[in-house]
Amino acid sequence: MKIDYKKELNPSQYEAVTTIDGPVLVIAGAGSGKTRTIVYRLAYLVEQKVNPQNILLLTFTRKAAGEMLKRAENLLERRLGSMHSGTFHSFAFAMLRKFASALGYVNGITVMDASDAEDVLKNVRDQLKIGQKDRSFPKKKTILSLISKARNKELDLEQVILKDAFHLRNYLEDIERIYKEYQVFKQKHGLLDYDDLLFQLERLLLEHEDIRDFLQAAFQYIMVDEFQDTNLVQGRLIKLIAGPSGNVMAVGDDAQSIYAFRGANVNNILNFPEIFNNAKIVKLEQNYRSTQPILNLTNQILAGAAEKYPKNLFSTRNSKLLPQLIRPLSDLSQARVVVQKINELSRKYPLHEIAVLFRAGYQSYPVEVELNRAGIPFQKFGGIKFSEAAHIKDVLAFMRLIANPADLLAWTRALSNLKGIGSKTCEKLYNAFMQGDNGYIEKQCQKNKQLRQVLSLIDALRANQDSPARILDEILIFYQPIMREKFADDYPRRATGLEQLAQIASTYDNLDLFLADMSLENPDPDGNKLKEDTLVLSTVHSAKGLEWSAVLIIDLVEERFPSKHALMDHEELEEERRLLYVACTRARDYLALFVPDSIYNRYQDMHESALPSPFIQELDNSLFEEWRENYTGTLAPVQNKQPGTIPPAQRQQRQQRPEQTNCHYCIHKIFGRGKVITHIPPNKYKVNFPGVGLKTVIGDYLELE
DNA sequence: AACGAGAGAGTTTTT
DNA sequence: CTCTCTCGTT
Repeated sequence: MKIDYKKELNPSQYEAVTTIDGPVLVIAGAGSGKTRTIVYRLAYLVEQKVNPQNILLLTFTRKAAGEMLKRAENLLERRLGSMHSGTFHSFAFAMLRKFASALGYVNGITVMDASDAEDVLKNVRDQLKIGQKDRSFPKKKTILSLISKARNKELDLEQVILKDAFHLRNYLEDIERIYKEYQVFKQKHGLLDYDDLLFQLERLLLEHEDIRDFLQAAFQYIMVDEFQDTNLVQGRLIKLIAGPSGNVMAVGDDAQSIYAFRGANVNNILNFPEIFNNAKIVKLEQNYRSTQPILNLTNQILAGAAEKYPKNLFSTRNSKLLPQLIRPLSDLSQARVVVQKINELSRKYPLHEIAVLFRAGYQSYPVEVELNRAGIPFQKFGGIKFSEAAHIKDVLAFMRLIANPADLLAWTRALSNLKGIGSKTCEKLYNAFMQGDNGYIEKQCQKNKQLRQVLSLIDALRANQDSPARILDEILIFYQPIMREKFADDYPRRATGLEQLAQIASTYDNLDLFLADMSLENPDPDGNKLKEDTLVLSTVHSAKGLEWSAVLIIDLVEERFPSKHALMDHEELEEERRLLYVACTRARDYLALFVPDSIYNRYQDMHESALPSPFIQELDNSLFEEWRENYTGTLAPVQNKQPGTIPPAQRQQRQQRPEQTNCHYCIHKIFGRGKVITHIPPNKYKVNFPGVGLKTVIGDYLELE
């Protein structure tokens, strides 16, 4: 063996790496060398003469999978190209594509992204004539998120609506009808949404014993990363594919579970030993990433959690540098202070070793403006997707037609680009195609020369079976002039986007896979790796699994972090806490927490004062040093070193921090039924009323349930 | 039936 | 501010 595993790994890691038969659960605290463990285990398997073809590695993003594969290849000094790796969703798609006919798909299958799903929903709603002219009818986005939540958590729509969207209870029947029809539409047109990928794969495995046997034989060794973020169906899929031998290694950290909103279920980790008999459990607790002062702070964030995670992270990386709590006057001046800090830090670290993290994509806008002004290059992760831009979707629609002729969405999107053709004509044309009614098509073609041109182009491309890049070239010749007219004002910018698309397409030789990845992965037009010497801006969710020397977290105020949407639900609030934990544990040497005094409210065009995030208020002030922006725009250290750095007025609030109430709902004469969030002694309640928001109400006006 | 203007509503996180 | 939906005009 080339690799000295004993020397390069600590005892727990070594045990996880060398246990290859039977189920293993690795509980890996933040920064404990989780990726290292997976990489070395891959190498170990191969050195034990396991054929890479028989290994399946499931990760949260394809980027993570690619990274691990590359590192294992470097260790082994050989290629592992035949290994199967990727996300659950991309793996599911690959399998479904392979066995599409067994599931009854004849025309090919297409993966929908969120906006495709919205198009379907609108189509279905119009067809059913539901909620027409009703302005308060829930938006398609809302409906879709309810549907998806129900499926991911495997609950009835009714349960989800009563719990998460009580104010929409009157629309329950309409939404259920739409849901039913939505399912029918997808089936009919060979469309799969993200959730379908998982459930259809499960169906495939349950209904076809031969396929199940085949896959069980094919994937003898399975590794699953970020196991705490898998949902119920993903857990069952692992069991189904692992089969009786159960050579599964699941790696995860219950304290880093941040996808419950999407149906992730921590029970997959907690119940692992019961689901897989004789599972060996390995805990990795030594942190190699962060300095001890940073860990002291993150440990305290976790200590406040309602559900305790038995964790004792320790580091050998000592340092005198405490995390900094920085208090700018507003979120706008925060942006200036952040850039100032980055300038300072960039003397010590390269830019790509610095990251600014935030709860939601839009929160970085002011920082982006300041960075542009200062001429600091940055790269943003999270927020809007490259492939959701209108012109990209247009081109992809043409390409989808070549892969899946039954894809009505793509027909509509593609043909709507032609003058004089709208949704109605598209539908008629589509029906004519499906029934082979050449008379109607011919009639339309005579009316519209451009239409004939498109149709013959698609026919030709379908017959040729070219590479995605070639197909894209042909389509662009046709589409460029359309785009020039359609987006006259910002045509050059969009043209760059198409070039990037061509760049991405050139790395694929299969059209189906290219199209699926455009929906399944947020493609990075600048290539897959982090750009050199570029600052990183990222949502906390997208920062998962990554690390930087210096991390700055902004907008740590109530209603932003935690998000105001999470306040209504105790469990969601706990998830916000774990999210902050994830954010802070990304830092190796330097951590800054920004708590602006006020937040700009763009509805009312004014600044509103903001309370520090409850997670920050909880922290003992010996864990950080505090800096405050004064009115001249400079930072001054706060000298207060008595317990509680928070100003007296706020501290009082903190001490009176209301307890959780046991009573869950109440009725208010005006606001209706609401959920009691907290009881503020002696006689006030903080209540969340659906559609109204958070209100503090005197108990006399409430009827408690 | 297609298309553009104008009003209105709502901003989490992601595969 | 930006995206979505409706309504009136061609």
